[in-house]
Amino acid sequence: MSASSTELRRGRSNMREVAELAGVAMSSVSRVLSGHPDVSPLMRERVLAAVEELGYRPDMLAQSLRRRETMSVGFVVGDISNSLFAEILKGAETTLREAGYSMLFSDSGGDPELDLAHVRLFEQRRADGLILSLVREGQPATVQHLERIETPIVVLDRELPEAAGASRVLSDHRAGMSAAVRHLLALGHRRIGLIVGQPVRPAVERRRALEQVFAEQGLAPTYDVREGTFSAEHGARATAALLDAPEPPTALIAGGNQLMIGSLQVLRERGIALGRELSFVGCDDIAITELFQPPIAVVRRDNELLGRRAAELLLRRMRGEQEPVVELLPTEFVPRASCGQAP
Amino acid sequence: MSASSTELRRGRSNMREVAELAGVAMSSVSRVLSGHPDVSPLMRERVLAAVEELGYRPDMLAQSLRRRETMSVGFVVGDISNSLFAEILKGAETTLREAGYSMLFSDSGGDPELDLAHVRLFEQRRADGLILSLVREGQPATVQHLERIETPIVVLDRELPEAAGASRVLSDHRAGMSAAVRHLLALGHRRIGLIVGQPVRPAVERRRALEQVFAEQGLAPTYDVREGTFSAEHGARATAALLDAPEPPTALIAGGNQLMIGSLQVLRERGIALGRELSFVGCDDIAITELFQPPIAVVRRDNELLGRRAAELLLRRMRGEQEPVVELLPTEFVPRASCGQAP
DNA sequence: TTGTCAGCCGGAATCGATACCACTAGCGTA
DNA sequence: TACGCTAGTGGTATCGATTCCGGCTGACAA
Repeated sequence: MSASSTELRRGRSNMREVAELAGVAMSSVSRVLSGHPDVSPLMRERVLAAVEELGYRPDMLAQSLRRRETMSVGFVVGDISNSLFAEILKGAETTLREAGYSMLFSDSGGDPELDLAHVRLFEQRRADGLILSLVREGQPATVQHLERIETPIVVLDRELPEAAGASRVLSDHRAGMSAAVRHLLALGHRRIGLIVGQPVRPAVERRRALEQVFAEQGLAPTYDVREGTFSAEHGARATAALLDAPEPPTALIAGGNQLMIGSLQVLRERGIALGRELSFVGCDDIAITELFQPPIAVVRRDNELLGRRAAELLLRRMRGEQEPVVELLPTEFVPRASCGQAP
Repeated sequence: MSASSTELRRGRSNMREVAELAGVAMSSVSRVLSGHPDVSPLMRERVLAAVEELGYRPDMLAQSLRRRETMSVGFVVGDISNSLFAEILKGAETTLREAGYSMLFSDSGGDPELDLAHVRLFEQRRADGLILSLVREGQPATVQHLERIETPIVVLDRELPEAAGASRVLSDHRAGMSAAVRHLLALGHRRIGLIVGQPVRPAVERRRALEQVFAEQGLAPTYDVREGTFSAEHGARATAALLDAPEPPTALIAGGNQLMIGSLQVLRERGIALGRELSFVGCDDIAITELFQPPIAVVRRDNELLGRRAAELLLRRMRGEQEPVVELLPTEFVPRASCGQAP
């Protein structure tokens, strides 16, 4: 076929050129390519031959403008270098792509103001939907804006007022964390330190689980919660502070993978034997937990699944389903040797 | 101001509505908003007031169609859940966004055919540029296609024929790996096992460094290279195979973070004391290397920098610079206790 | 022979913004 | 007074597709 010679003539060809080559109207080309029923076999053949000859591929920009949908969704997270978000992104992107959507990605770099800026940007780009993991839940300007817009939204493990009308995919942090705390209590621990990041849903839920289990068992609140940023630095500082307290905890829970890394660095430096001198639980399984000596107990969840579910909920909304949905995904406590009998 | 009442009237307002409200022509609105010099102060004021009143924000889709540029770039990688790529993505996205570009992201899931599909998709979306980390360098259809298109391309640590005209950002794997090998040789190791993934540039360069250092020092090629996929499974299998060989290596190098994880799992299971019974070097630093007992020597590099550089090279190409550029970024060998005297 | 209807096709408006061209008003100059 | 020039403005074609509407053709029934 002489396709390539003609095809190389210019960068792209447009629908008019196809129509001219086939000797038909643009509307007919459009009908053939979009599978409209009012097309004769002869017409179909001629158009497809011209399309082949020119190597024509429709311009999605023009399609989007005319059809009023871009087949794209915006994805905003605070830090993609955190494997948690990378895995969620992977699940979401794969699912959306299989449904014909492309993903616009942006990283807010931990800056809550950028969350809003990126949402507005994706609106200007006419994204058909948004998947968001806000840096800060309470940011007033952001929340107000989300309540105002009509683009379908799915939020990832965050709280948001009903008024925003967003679907949500949540992890059941309470279940996993409660199991972890009960495990520690059963081992005789009473003074438990919990390190968490910014007060967004995961941190809030983890804290509540701790408080609730203590309350249920009629125990005095002899736990110590350290809130801060979601970083290795805070993990390290909080760990040091907890260990240096007058009555240091006998068990430590790090509420997030970055916090865990910082925490383990300090514990390593101080030469503390996990499981014997101090029990330790991490959150969000990463490679290190199994390979660490001793292996580290964790509350884990399936991040890629979280992304896939988010994409599925968004697809439903984009296909016209009105009601926002909330989906709760399980977490699981995995006991390992880092937890031992209280001293 | 009565902005909100009017603003909420409809989802979006377009330029015609702004023009009508201001009582001017659309072309004047366009001029004001795009900073054209032919605008009187009065005109500017009236238009901006109308824009404010309606909460107007231009539709980037229509702009892109007319201006013939989308201010977006496509980013294609094989597996975003690998922290290596996530960090590169972060660097690239941040740099591009600061320059006014949005990023279209897609994950090929290790399937070389999808690389090509995604490139074509982003062309249809009229991306102004592409950043690619191909799953397989030699894929003929993909390479041919890349040679044909005129969209600026930057490839991430991959080889590609000159004809593609792509800029490239490369890591100097040879430098770091050579240092690692020399370090092992100095410790008396002669039988060295190297585990690598698919034969793309990083794997090829790491292997060459090993061979070259042996040759330089006039040593017999008593190394053993195991090629496979870039996965923990291959890391584990190759490690087991190497250890079970008639003359097992006294030092092991894992050419990639996933491979390292699989390898360490096997070494842990077999209870092998790193640094004493077997020396070990990893590639691409991750949290685990410092926290492992003993800490693991690695060849490391700055992944986020790689992403930033890629974005910068792409920006230059998109701004009209014709010549493709190749940039080599340093790698560094970090000796740690996992390397010890040969038995 | 005429009317009806289904099938198929072309023409043109449209999506929302940009940019070129033509025009006007106002000013300076010969 | 007539003319040219410039700053500022409006009208309109255009980017590349979709879609509505109307018209043509041929088959079939009355």
